[in-house]
Amino acid sequence: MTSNLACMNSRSPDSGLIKETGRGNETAILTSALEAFGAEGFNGASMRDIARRAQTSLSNLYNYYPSKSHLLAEVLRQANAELLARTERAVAKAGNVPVARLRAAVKAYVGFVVDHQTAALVAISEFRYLAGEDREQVVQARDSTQSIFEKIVWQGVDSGDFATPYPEDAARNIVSMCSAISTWYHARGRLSGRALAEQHARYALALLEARELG
Amino acid sequence: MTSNLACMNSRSPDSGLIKETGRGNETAILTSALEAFGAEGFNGASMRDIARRAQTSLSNLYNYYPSKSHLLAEVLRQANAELLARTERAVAKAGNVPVARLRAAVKAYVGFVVDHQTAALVAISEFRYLAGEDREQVVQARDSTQSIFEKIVWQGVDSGDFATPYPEDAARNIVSMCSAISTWYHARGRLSGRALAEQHARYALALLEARELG
Amino acid sequence: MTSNLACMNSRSPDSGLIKETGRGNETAILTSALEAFGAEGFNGASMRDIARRAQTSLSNLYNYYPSKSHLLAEVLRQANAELLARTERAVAKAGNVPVARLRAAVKAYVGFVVDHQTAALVAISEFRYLAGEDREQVVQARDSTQSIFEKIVWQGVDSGDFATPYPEDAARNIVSMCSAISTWYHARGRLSGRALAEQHARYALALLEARELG
Amino acid sequence: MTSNLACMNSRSPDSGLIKETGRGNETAILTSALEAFGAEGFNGASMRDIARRAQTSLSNLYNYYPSKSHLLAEVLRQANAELLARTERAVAKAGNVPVARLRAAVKAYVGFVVDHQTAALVAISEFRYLAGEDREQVVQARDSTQSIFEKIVWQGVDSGDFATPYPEDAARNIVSMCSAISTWYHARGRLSGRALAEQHARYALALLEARELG
DNA sequence: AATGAATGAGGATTCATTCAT
DNA sequence: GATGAATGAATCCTCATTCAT
Repeated sequence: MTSNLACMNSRSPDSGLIKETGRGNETAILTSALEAFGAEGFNGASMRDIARRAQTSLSNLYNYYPSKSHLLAEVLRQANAELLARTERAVAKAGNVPVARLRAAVKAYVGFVVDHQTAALVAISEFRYLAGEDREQVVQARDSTQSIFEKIVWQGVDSGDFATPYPEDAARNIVSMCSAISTWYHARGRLSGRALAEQHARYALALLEARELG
Repeated sequence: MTSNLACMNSRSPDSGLIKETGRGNETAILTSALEAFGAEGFNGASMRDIARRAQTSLSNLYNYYPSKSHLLAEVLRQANAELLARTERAVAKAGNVPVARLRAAVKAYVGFVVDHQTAALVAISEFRYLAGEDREQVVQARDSTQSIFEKIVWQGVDSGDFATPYPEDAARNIVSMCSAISTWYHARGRLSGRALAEQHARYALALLEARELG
Repeated sequence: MTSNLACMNSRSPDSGLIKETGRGNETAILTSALEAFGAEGFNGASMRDIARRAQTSLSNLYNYYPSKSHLLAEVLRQANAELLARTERAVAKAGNVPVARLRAAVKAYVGFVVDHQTAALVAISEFRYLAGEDREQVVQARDSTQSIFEKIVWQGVDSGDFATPYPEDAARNIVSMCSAISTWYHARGRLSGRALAEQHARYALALLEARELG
Repeated sequence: MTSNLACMNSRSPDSGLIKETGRGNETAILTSALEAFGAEGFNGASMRDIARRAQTSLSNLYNYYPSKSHLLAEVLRQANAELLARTERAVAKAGNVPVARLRAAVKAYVGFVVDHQTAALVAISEFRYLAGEDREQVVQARDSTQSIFEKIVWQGVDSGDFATPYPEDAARNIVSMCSAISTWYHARGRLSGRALAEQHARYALALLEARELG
C-alpha cells in the first residue's frame, strides 16, 4: 500500500506517498505537484512547472484537478492521512504503557518525516495557502494526529509517568520538534532516520520529565 | 530602543522591529513589506500590496529598495539582528551558571517571538526565498543565535548540569520549539508572553535533562 | 514560393517575406512584428503593438515566440535568408562573366530591398539589438551575402574586368549603397524598382572601374 | 574650436563634437546623451542612463533639456552642423575644379565620420525618432550637406568631368557610402582615417565615371 | 484523456517626467 | 543648479484557467 509508480522516474527523494488510483497520470501529477510545492512553495510553483514535472500538458492537469488549490489540498490530505495512519498504527501496536506509547508515536512521526520529507515540509509550510473546507479537513487530520500525542501525555501524567508541570502544551512542542526535522534533514547526514527517531523519542520523554527515559 | 514611528499608524500588531532611518517612508515600507510577507507569503505578496500598505505608489518603492527580494532580505536581516541582539544581551546578563543562562536565552527568544510574531514567522517561513549573499548573511545571523544555545548546552554538559545523551542536536530542537510559537501564538490566548517564556524555559531544561529545572 | 496569407489582410506594403508555417497565427505574428519594428524600432515597438497588429492577445504571442528578442531574431533570420537566396539564385543564373554576375547580384539585392522594404530596413537598423547566438547566425547570413559580391569583385579584378585600386572594400560599399535604398525608397517615386536596380548596377560597375559598364 | 571638457574623462572615443557652452554640466550631459544613444539607441537609452554617464542626478537633466527628445534633437543638430561646416569649409578651400571639389567633400565627410563615429552613427540610426520642428531642422541640415555633393555632381556633369548617366541619385549614394562607414569602422583597423578618406574619394569619382580619377 | 491555442488579469520592474526643497 | 522623493503609465512577461478539437 501507498506504493506508486511515480517514483519510477525517481525524481523524488521521498518515495511513494501519493496513492495510485488507477487513473493513468494522476499519481504522476500529484507527485509533481508535491515536488513543485516543495521546491518553490505554493505561490512560487506554477501549473506549468507541475505539468512539466509530470511530463504532461498544462491543460491536461485540469482533467484531473480543477485548480491549483485542489492540487495542494489533495497533496496535504494524503500527507496528513498517511502521517495519522502511521502514528495510529504505531501507537496501537505499542501496548498500554505511556512511555512506550510516546516512544512509538514519536518514532512513527519522525519516520514519516524522514520517508516523506518533502511532503512533511509542504505540510507545515504551505498549509497556510489552503482555504475553506479543504483547510478544515486538513486541520482536522492534523489535530487528530496531535491529539494522539496529547492523550498519551495526559495518560502519562495521570499515571505519574510524566512529571511535567505543563502538560497542556507539551504535545504541541513535541510535534513541532518532529516536524521541524523536515526543514533541515538530509539523508546521508550524521544520523540515520532510525537514530533520529530514537533521539527524538528521548528528547520527547525528557521534555515530559518522564520518570523512565526508556 | 528599536522603537520606531511606523507603529504610530498602528497597523502592525508586532510593534517596532523595523528601525527608523531618517528617510521618510523607509520604515513604513519595510514594515509594510513585513506585514505583507506575513499575511500572504513572499510570493503571494505583491509589490502593489506593499505599496498600498505603505500608502505610497508602487514605483516609489523602488526609490528605497531595488527589488522585492531586497525587501525580504532587509526584513529578515533586521529581524535576525534583533533576535540575536536580544539573546546575546539576555545571556550576558545571566551570569555564568548554565541553567540560568539557558533560561535567559529561551526567555529572550520567546520574548522576541511574542513581541514580533510576524517577523518571527516570516523569518522561518520565507527565509527560503532568499538567495545569494543575502541568504548567507541571514544564515550567519541565525547560526550565531543558535550557537549561543549550543555553547550553553555544551557548557552545561561539561559541568554536569545537563545529562542529555544527545547534546549535538538539543540546541536546534530548543530553537525549533521556540520559533514554532510564532505559528500559533495569539496575544490574549491562555498564556501571557511571560508565562510562555517561563514554560518554554522549563521544557528546554527538561529536554536537556537538567539536574536542576530551576 | 515565399508566398503567405498574412498579406491577405494587406496591411503590409512589402508582401510575402514571412513564410507560412501551418501554425495558424504564426505568419501574422511575424509579419506584425516586422511591421512594428519597422515603424517604431525594436525598442519602440511594444509587444502590445505587435499583438494588436496581429489581431491576437498579448499573451498569445508567447505561445509562438518566447520573447520579443526571439521575434526580432526570426524576422531577421527570414529576411537575410531570403536576401541570400535571391542573390545566390540570380548570380547562378548569370553565367560566368564578372560584369554580368555583378549586375545580377546588384539587381537581385535591389529587388529584395524594393520588394521587402520594411524587412530590408529592419535588417540594417535593428540588427544591433540582436544578441548571442541569434546575432551570430544573422551575421553569418549577412556575411554570406556580402561574400558573394566580394568573390565577384576579385574575379573581375583577376580577369582585368575591374580596375579599381581598392578591391578589398568595394563589395562592402556596393552593398551599403543597395541597403541604403530601404531608407528612402517610395514605390510610386520617380524610379521603378526595375529602373532602380539598373541604375545601381551601373553605379556598382562604375565604382569598380569596370572596363565595360554593360 | 569644438573642443570640450567632456572628453577629459575620456569615455568617448569621438572627442569634442559637443560644443562648450559655459553652463557647467551642459557639455557633459550632451556628450553622455550621445554616448547613450549610440550604445543603446534612442528608445533603449533611458534618462537614468544618461544621468549616470554624466555623473549627475536624473532630475538635474531637466534643468538643461526639457525632454529626452530635446536631447536627441540637440545632439543631432550639433552633429549635422559640424558635418555641414566641415564639408562647406573643405569645398570652399578646394578651388573650382569639380574633381578636386568632390574629393574635398568626400574627405571632409569621411573625416567627420572617423572623428565622430558615434555621432555619425546616431545621426543616421536615431534620426527617425525626431519629430516636428526638430526633425525638419535636422532634415534641412542634412539636405544642405547632401546638396553640396549634388551641386558638385551637376557642375562636373556640365563640365564634362563626370560621365555618369544617372547624376540625379549619385550624390545620395556617395553620401550613403560615406555614412555607412560609421557602422563598421574601427580605429586601429586596416585603414587609417586618412587612407579611408582617400579610398572613398576614389570610389566616389569612379561612381561618377570621372574622366580623371585624381 | 489529451492537446495547443487562447485570454484577461496581474506579476515585478522601469519609464519619462514633476515637484518640493 | 541641483537633489531625492514621488508618480502614473507603460514595459516585458507569466499567471491560472478555459476552450475547441
